[in-house]
Amino acid sequence: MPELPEVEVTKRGIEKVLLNSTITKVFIGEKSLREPLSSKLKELEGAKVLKLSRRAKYIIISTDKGSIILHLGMSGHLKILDYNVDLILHDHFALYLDNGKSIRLNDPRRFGLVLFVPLGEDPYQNKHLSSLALEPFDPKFTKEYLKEKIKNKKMSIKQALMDSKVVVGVGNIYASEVLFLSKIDPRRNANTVSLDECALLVKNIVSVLRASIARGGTTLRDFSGADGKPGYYVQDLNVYGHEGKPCPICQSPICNVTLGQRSTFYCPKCQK
DNA sequence: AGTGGCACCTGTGTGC
DNA sequence: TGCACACAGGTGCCAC
Repeated sequence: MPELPEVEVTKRGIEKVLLNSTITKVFIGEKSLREPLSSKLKELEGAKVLKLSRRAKYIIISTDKGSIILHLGMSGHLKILDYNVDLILHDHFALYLDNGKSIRLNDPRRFGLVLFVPLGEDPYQNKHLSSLALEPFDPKFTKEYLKEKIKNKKMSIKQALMDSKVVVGVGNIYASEVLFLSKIDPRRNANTVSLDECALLVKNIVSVLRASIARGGTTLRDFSGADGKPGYYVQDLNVYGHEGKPCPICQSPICNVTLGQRSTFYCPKCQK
């Protein structure tokens, strides 16, 4: 479900309710996500939420008793509900707050992640975060940086853009969209992409992700922000999910090819 | 070292 | 209607 824009929209949504609140109760489901949920999360009862941040597709909730690292996987959502609303199927984690609200993590496929980071430990040093590449909105994310990262890569440029050691936050939807806007064939080996093309990619990664955040993300099946509102960027998608439909530029039918076991959409005429 | 393949899960849509 | 199968927004490990 979530790529960077959806995670950012979710983070902004729960931030309004979580910031400066006190956690009165922690619910920990029995089923394991990507990793089992630590019972130490219970230590956060009574903690005051000090800060929310996002790194790649991870949300970090910092409190005065430790931090939580959250990942939504493929099918995870965070929802804000009143304190007394019952848990439902696939709710695996919840924070109940002193302001009468609660945050629920619902994740049918259980590819998500909830980690407890003790006070004094830096969540950014966690193994899931420590080896991540630059954020796309980092000023250091430039054409020269991207070119350097991919110059020896034989994998397709599409897979390279989704590689979290190249740049973070670009998932399967936005990789196709960015390549379309950059007029680059997703099947090309990454090492054939020129510096000028890297400039286009950097520009379009930033603009597509920003635009999607502004639109509340992309709702394909069931994504919604923490407030329940869907994302409207789906209306702006040019190629993703558009197999057989006319290219918005040249009207050629959009193609779908599998790269790295993921569906990839492109215009065979516009993208070289 | 870099890369492709696959595993981790459940839900939904499609075609027979 | 029922069933089998393909596919879904991510990530990390494993064998080459």
